[in-house]
Amino acid sequence: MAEISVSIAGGESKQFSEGIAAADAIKDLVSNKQRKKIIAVRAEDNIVDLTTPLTTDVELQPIEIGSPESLEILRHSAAHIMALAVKELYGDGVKVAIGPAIADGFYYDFDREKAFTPDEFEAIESKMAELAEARIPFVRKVVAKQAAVDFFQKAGEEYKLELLGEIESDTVSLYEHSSFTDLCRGPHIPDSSWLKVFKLLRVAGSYWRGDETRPMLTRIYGTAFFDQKELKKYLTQLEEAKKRDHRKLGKELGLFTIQDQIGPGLILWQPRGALLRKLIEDYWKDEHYKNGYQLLYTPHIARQDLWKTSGHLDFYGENMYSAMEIDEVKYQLKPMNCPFHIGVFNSTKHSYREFPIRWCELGTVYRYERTGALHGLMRVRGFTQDDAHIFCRPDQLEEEIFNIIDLNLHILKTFGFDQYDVYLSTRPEKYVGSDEHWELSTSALKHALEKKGLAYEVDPGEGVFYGPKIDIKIKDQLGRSWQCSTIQVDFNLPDRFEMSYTGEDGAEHQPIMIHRALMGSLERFIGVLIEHYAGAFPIWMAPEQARILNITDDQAEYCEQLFGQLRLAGVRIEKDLRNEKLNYKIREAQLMKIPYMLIIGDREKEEGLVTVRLRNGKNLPPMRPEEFIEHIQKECAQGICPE
RNA sequence: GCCGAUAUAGCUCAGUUUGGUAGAGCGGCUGAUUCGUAAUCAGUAGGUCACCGGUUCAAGUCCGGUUAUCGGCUCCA
Repeated sequence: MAEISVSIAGGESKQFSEGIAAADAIKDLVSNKQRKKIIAVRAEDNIVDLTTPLTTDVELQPIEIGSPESLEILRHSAAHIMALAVKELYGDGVKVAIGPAIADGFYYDFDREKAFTPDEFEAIESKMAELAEARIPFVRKVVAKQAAVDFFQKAGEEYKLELLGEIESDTVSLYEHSSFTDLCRGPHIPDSSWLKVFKLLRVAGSYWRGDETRPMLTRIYGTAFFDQKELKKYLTQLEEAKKRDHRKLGKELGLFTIQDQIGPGLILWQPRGALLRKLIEDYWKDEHYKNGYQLLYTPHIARQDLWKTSGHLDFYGENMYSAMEIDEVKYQLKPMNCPFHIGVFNSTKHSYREFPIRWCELGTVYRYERTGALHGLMRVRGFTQDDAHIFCRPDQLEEEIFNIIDLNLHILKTFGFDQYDVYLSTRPEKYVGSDEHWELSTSALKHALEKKGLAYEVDPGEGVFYGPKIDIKIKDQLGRSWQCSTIQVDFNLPDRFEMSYTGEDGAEHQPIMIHRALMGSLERFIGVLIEHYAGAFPIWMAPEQARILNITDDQAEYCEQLFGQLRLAGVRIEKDLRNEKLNYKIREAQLMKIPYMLIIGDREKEEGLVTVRLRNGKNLPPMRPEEFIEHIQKECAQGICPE
């Protein structure tokens, strides 16, 4: 038999007989200690099983426990073992669909008459543990496609058959574990005993192949790790995310409420939430004024004809609230602000000298969202966009986009977001406008991003029908992504509404329009802020910045005087002068995540001082009220301009 | 919209399996207590058990429907 030469990532190579399993070659190439950590190998850019026979000279890169690849392999294998467990427990009543590894774990989709419930987790988990202990090998078999078709046909696994039908190559790989054989590319763990730490997390419905016209399957989600500690850490993280849930915090901190009586997806802002929102809106308006924007206010409804002209009724009518008839004319709630801004534009004649025109509005829009999509503040039916429309000449486009990006990143940074992913979406298959326009605006977006030095990904064909766009997805404290900012170039609406300006040449020209939203929806953005800060907002945003706590009634008068002084100085201060113990008041203020507690006892009263307790439990040295005002003002200024 | 789960006092939850007219803690109110860095004590009020219908002598509990919420899927101009 021929000899092949095998080496480990840059190390010395050794000779083996052709066809030796990767695992056996590794035995001779690495220490025993290292070998026990190797779960698979990378050979010529492909990760393969340890059982793979080696047939040519090759350099192997071990995939060791702890690497992201190793986790993916483990979880993918866990999905298979779960499917085996389910098959063994419930037999032929269950058909298998797909079971991949995902970011934090794995899932498997099953088709069973009755959906799975979490009550069944325990049985499935213990079956999985039993199978893991049994050291069931993952046996890879490469067979002719037709053989696989025959096999799954016999087994009645219609979903696998459908997948097979789409595979182009003549051969496919199957993995056999005990009584269960799955169509799978692999790679996998060598045997089930590698699966020691796992947990099933939840069940959910899921359409076959994500297509809502296809059957609804039941999906079981789980996760797996190599180390018990890692699982524990992950579960703690889930707990942490639960604690930060904006719906829970929104209730606890008295920010907002959603009530059946009012309607689903409609937000009632409570006083604290309303104040938080006012602070954000004020900041937003100030920042826009500084950047050459003018503020507009527009109505919530308009004649239906407007939405016909704009094209909204044709393209998105299903998501608009239905019409109401007033004096025999149909009106509809606005799903977007743009036609109104165009209305303002068209109310007067324009010259090329006026451009760029930058108009912004915190515009409240209503969109019909399907019931299953609603989610706290994140997905609602009535929300306020931080909208703006910039009208400009072609020669101004690039600079305007650059300015928008600049303002965008500045505002995001002020809110504490400096991690984001940027996407440039280009022309989709169905589009309006000339190639020349698309070329101009796509390159303007691209140049602006490059000039700003931003790394971005191109999403080919993901642009809006009327123009290309830039999307910015911010990352929160827990590393989750949220799509907020969007910048879109539009030639469609200027055309539909026959917008024009008089050029230098005395002729009429059509302006270019840029739509943009930075925070996106105020509701959603505040939802993200709540989770990002876990409700402990920076001083400049905190609805209640400080609370005065007296120790006994003896200091009440001094507290009232302090309260007045701080209010006048612009501090958002409240007072808790109830006849309660100091501990009780501190606890309450702490739970409300109030940045400063001003503790006032006889000592402070005598000397005219305040003792400041921070929400992290530490104290500032006692200071005069004026010093505290200065301190808080300084901190606010720093918070608003982080650079 | 689809699959599954859930809905009891302002909040967090018990009671539902085995039908017999509702319970705790927190919060509210009243009183006592005047206290120095995360819950003082006592008393008291508060519920058409989401809504509509059915079964039953009797329904928070069983059955059907509706609505909303939650976990996902789909969707998000």
